[in-house]
Amino acid sequence: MIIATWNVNSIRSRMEHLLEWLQNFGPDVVLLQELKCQNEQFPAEPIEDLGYNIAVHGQKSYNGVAILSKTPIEDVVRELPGEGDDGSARYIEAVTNNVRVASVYCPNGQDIGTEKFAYKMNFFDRLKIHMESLLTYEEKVVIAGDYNIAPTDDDVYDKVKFRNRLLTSPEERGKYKALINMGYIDIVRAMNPADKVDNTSLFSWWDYRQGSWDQNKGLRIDHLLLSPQAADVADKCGVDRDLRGKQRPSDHTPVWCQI
DNA sequence: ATGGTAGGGATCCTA
Repeated sequence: MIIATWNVNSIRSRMEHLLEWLQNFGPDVVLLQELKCQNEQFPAEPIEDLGYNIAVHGQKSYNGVAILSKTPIEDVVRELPGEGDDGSARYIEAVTNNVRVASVYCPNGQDIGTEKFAYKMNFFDRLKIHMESLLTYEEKVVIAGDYNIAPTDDDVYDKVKFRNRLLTSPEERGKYKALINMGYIDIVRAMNPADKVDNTSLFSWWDYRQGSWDQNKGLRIDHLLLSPQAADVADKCGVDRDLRGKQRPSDHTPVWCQI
């Protein structure tokens, strides 16, 4: 089965691209972020017509995450347990086809040192606690989404420019590394060692501004983190750059793996 | 240091 993650930057603005991609690529599970709509505004019908079940955690204007799956979606969880709901729809988890999957939209953080940056750090602490608990079940788990962190200098187009900036600071990278050190596998990087691939081919996000896409000035900030049990049976992965080159694209492109 | 582009939805906020 193929599990893909994609930050669509507004589901309603991206329907044409999404439907075309579902039809042509046909991933079994799709983890979406930045829906920017409420549950009742989610355009479910055309997606269901392509054979997908849907679980949505929407929010007006901001955030919003969803799970699409060709197999039934069970045991849906719509927030990170423990801390209570702060109103941000950034997490949805469920079991489908014997795999526990989650779509996560980690906070951007605005600027280092701001209140929003502190919120981002706290979100990662909460995420870590939850992901740690999931490991104890020894299941196939795939937690994927927009982590808003470029894990290393290999994941940015200019490591000098991005020294200690938002998305690349040591504090942010430490939070990401903590997830990896617990035992989760960044499957795209694991299958594409930095010294053996063209790292720019793994970028998942390009700023809308200053012609970033045309100059391939991108970052790798969308990740699929797999439990050992999932990574053991993973055999393929990829980045669908094509969608970033379309008319009126999302600023992110889909990333996927096959298990 | 600033501002550049996009989306939502309200005349600004978030990214």
